[in-house]
Amino acid sequence: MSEVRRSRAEARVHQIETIKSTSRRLMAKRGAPALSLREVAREMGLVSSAIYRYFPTRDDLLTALIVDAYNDLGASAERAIARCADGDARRRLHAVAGSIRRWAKRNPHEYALIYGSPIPGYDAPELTIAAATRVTLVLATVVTDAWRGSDERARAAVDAPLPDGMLERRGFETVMPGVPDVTRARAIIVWSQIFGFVSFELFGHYRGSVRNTNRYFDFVVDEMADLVLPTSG
Amino acid sequence: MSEVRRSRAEARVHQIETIKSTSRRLMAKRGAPALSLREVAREMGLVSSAIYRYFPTRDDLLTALIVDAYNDLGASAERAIARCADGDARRRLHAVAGSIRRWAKRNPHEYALIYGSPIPGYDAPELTIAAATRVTLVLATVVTDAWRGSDERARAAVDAPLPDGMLERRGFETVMPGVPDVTRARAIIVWSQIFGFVSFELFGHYRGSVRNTNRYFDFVVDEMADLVLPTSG
DNA sequence: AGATTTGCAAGAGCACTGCTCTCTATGTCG
DNA sequence: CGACATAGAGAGCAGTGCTCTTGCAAATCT
Repeated sequence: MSEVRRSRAEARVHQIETIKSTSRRLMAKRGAPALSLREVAREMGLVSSAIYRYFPTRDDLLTALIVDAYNDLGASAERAIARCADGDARRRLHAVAGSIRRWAKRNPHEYALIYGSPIPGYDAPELTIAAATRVTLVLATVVTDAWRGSDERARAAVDAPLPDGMLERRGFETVMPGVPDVTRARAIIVWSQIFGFVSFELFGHYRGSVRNTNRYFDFVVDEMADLVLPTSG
Repeated sequence: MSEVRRSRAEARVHQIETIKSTSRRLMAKRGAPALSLREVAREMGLVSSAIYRYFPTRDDLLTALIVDAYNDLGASAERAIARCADGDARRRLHAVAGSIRRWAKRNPHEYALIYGSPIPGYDAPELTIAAATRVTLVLATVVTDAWRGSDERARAAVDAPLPDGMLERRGFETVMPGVPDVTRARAIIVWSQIFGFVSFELFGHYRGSVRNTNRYFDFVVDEMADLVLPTSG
């Protein structure tokens, strides 16, 4: 408890940070729905109304936590891919997928906050969307890198016309340049599959069918690799 | 408001049904987290404490709604598969997957209740698990039927050893008899993929990447069919 | 048929929630 | 220094889940 002398602006960002970290700590115990502004205030030795100086509404606090969670997950995935920059594509996919899963198991309530049911009547502001993109960009990068410099035969093997207007064109070519259209569409399958898996595992839907989730996850990621990586790559 | 003369037992089941349907109506407006026992009571012209005669706790009411939702979804899938009993496997998979997706879009809050973030600290009782199994059984049936009487070549094409103890053995052979091990494992992928898709669509994660979700869903289900149906079946 | 047990609803009340308002002490800046 | 802006305190409002007591009516038993 070092009572550091601080300017008003510094003190403000410090309080905001304290509120968020306290919230995270409480959320880790009983989840986001049970997060209470009054309890956060109490924990900080503050009166409840003081919190409203920093977050005008409970939803605003949750939004801040959501953005942080997305960024934390994104950063974690970025670190994972950076760690095996020169590995082969399959290994890189395993690394990224594994890092997502591990982050989720380490922060189950934060995962539920961003990939579980959204708060009804709550529309994610642009800020959160940008943060949410980070982790998907990492996945896209793995696929794109795998196809860079692949031979024509591999490309022709998956080349097929896609239903018109199925995917968003804008920005897709810049995100995954040189990747066949079908593979782009399949990359979205991989993306949903990873998060579908993690959600099912975390939310208990695999009980009764999957016994060793670690092994099954490896199996799934391998299947996904077969789906989006160039053959004999 | 027909004031029907009823025995005590009849009146009880009637009240329980009224509470549940009122809850569903309110839940459809603002979602499960906003569901309030007092509001349900008010809506029924009851005093709040009266509800506790029927549901000792808010969680018990939610549990009942969860079970009903699972059963409703399961019944909907069962009807879909019954409607195309003699169709080919791919069409049947599309029918079942489509019925799941349509149910979810028709009952988004109920979907969120059962496939979104679970209520923290809430352990699904056995009752819910049994109800949850119904829809997955329908999916398993589609795959099993497709492999019934398939030729040896198709079977050999996917036959490969599975990591030891990956899947739950108990009951798996009885649920999907005659289906190759790898295909069984892949069937779980299909299952998670369908629900991963629906969750992503409903919870807004496809915004920015998928434009026409109808077409993309068809594409995804086709890919899933390729994964678990015997070739040239 | 009469006495007794059981079930249901009402109402008051407790501890909690998000949020608003007013008031005061204290930094910040012209 | 003086004017202003800001952080926190404290009271208060309407809402929540849940408990407890009380009165009444229906079902059950003798």
